[in-house]
Amino acid sequence: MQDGTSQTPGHLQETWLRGDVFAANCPTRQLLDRIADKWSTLILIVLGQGPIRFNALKQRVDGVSQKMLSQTLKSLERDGLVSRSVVATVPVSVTYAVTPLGRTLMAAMQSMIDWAETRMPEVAAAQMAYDQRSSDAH
Amino acid sequence: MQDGTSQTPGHLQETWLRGDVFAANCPTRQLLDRIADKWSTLILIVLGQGPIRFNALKQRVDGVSQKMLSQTLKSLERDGLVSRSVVATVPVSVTYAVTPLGRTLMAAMQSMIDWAETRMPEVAAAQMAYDQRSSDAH
DNA sequence: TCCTTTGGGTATCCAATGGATACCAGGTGC
DNA sequence: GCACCTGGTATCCATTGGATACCCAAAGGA
Repeated sequence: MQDGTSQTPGHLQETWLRGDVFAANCPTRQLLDRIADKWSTLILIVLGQGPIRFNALKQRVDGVSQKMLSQTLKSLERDGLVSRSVVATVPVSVTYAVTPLGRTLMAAMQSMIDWAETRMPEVAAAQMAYDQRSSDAH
Repeated sequence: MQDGTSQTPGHLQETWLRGDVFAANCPTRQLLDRIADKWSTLILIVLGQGPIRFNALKQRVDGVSQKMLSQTLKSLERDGLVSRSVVATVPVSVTYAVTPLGRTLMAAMQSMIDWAETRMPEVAAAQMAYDQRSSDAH
């Protein structure tokens, strides 16, 4: 049983580099802990269109609250995926942009976006079938 | 009307935004609403290694509670990504497996897993630099 | 006989998270 | 003075997630 709770020698590192996701310290899991939430990915995608200011971003990400937008941007900035620049205009304006590192992540996310665009109808169909079976059983 | 697209290079828009990602009904967003949580992806990756029973799965996904495992599996099954089969053994055993549709999603997720394995050190470094700057500012 | 163990869950309770709303700074125009 | 702009915080409350206890039904042991 591999558990990752013992002191981690080199050979265990190789274990999680091979993609064992059950351990809390594997890289995939660390990534998911940061961006697997409701808003991070959406914000990154919108930012991928080009630099944008706080309130414009808020309008484009439908349904995000100011609190979550602010919080998520701060987290993305801390992770080096997004940059924040304050412009000393009349009312101060703040512009957000994707960093080069953030762009490499977006490239990796692209295949999932493609998947969503081609396969989501199948998911919706599966869901309806499941709900049908449930109501039948009941 | 504020317009972030005025600064947007057109080729980037076509690359990243085929649907309206900011609108609540776009396919990417629907996908994220289903699997962008703490456990779905991890569970899928472990299931990708082969069919597995409930308690074994619980042991492999480090830190998941029985409640969330049960709930997340139910959701993945409803979405047609995971199948559940009950075997009438002495204490009933239940086996979970990835469906063909689920496998196509996992293929699309692979590039993000690869990204995590190569780039997470840069994220960790960015984080330390950010925290350093914060404590300096303070 | 009663007690415990097993797998695969629910039921319940409480802490943490997220969303809605109000408020703030501080400079501008009316 | 008063309202309004941007880019946020502060506060409050509903929903979510985690820990724990419990459930069922059959087997095995004392």
